[in-house]
Amino acid sequence: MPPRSSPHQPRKTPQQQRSWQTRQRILDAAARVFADYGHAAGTTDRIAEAARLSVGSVYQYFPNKDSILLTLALAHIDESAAAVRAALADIPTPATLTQWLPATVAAYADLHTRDPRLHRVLFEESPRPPELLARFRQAERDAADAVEQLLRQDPALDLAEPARNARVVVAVIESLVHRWVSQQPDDIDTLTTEIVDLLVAYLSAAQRPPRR
Amino acid sequence: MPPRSSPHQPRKTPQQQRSWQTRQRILDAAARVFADYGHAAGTTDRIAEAARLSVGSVYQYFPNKDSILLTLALAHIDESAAAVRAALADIPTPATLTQWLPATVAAYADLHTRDPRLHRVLFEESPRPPELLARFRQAERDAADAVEQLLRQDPALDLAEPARNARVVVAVIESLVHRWVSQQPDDIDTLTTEIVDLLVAYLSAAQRPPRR
DNA sequence: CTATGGTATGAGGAATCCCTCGCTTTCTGG
DNA sequence: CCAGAAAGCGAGGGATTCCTCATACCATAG
Repeated sequence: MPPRSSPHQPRKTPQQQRSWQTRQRILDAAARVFADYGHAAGTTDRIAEAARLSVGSVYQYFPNKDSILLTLALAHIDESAAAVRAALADIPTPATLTQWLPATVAAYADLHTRDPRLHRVLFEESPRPPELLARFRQAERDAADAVEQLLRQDPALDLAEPARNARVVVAVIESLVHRWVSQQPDDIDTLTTEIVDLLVAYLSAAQRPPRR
Repeated sequence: MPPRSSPHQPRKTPQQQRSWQTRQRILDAAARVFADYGHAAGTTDRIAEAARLSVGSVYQYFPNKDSILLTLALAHIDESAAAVRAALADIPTPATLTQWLPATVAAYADLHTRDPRLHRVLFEESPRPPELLARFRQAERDAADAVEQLLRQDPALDLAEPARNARVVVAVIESLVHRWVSQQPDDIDTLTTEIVDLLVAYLSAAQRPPRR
C-alpha cells in the first residue's frame, strides 16, 4: 500500500449530472463498507464493488482513500449541526432549560445512534487529519456559542460565567453521547434523562449567589 | 498481511530470567512504536527493531501483533485501577466528597496524560477484542462499586439511588478525561475543577428531599 | 452522423505487512 | 568441558493494499 497522493480535492469536477449521482453512490457505498469492515479492511476495491463501479472510477472522484473518509466525516459534522439546529427550531424563544436541553440531547443522541459502527470508524479508528479536527472544534465552538445564548436568554438563570458553563455543557453532551455510542448499556431515554439531570444540577449550582 | 494466528497466549513460557526481561523489552518497545506510528504503521518489524531484537524473537513471546496490543491495553487498565486505589489509600475514611473526588479525578487524569497517543492507539484506533471490552467493563463496575461505598459512607450525603449515582460519576469522569486526552484544550487543573464542580452539583441535587 | 471530451474499466506495478522456519548463539546443570 | 535446552536470528513466502494508466464506452453539440 504505497502511494498516497495529494490531499482532499476531487480529481474531476462534475460536468454531466450522471457524475453527481456516481459520486453519491461512492459515498453511500463507502459508508456501508467502512461500517461493515472498519478502516483497514474497508478497501477501495470493496467500496468500488459495493458501488457497482470499478476502482478506477472511484479514483476519478476521490484522489485517495483518506479523502473519502474525510468527506464522510465532514458530512457527518454538518449533519449533526443541522439536526441540532432543527431540534431547536421547534422550540419557542426564550426557552427554559427543561425545554431546550432534553430536545437537544435527544436529537444529538439520536443522530449518533443511527450507525454507531460507522461513527467509530470515522472518528476513532481512522486517522484524523488536522482539517477534520479543526472543523470539529469549530463546530463545537459554534455549539458552545449557541448554548451560551440560550443560557443568557433563560430568565430563571443568572450565571456568573455563561461562556464557560456553555463549554462544559457542550463537552458533557458530546462526550457522554460518544461514550454511550461505543458501548450501549442502557436505553437512549435513560441516557438523555441522566445527562439532563446532570446539567440541570450543574447549571443551578453555577448561579450567582441569589438573595441572602 | 495474511496469517493471523491463534489468540492471546504466550508462545513460550519463560524459563530463564533473561526471558522475562526480553518480554518486557518487547512491551516497552511496542508502547513507544505504537505511540509514534499508530496501529497500522506500528509494524512488528519496527517493534523488533526498537527492542533491539529480530522479528523472530518477538514472535517467540507473542503469537501475533494483536496480542501485543491486548497485553498493553490490559496492563493499562490494571494500572488505572491501581493508581486510583493508591490515591484513595491516602485519604482517611470516612471521606467527604471534597476529599476523595478531587484526588480520584486528578489521579485518573494524571495517568491518562502520560502518553495520550499510546492511549488513543490502544483504546480507539486498534480493534478492541471482546476480551478487552469485557475487562474494561469489569473495571468500570468495580470502580462504580467503590464509588458507591464512598457515597454511602459520606455522612453529609443521603442519596436515594447511590448505585445509579455512582455509575454516573464513573461515566462522567471516564468520558470527560478521555475527551480531554484526545484534545487538550485547557490545563489539567481546570479540567479537574470542572469535573468536580459538575459532580458535586449533581450529587447535591440527587439527595433525598431533606427537611422542608 | 461525427467529433469531442466526460465517464468507466480493470489488470497489474510497487510497496508493505505478518509471520514462519531452519539455523545459530547462549545458557545451564552435571 | 559438554550436551541438551532455551533464546535469538532474519531472509523470504504468501497475501494484501493503494493507486495508475492505457483503453473503451457513451452523451451531447454541431
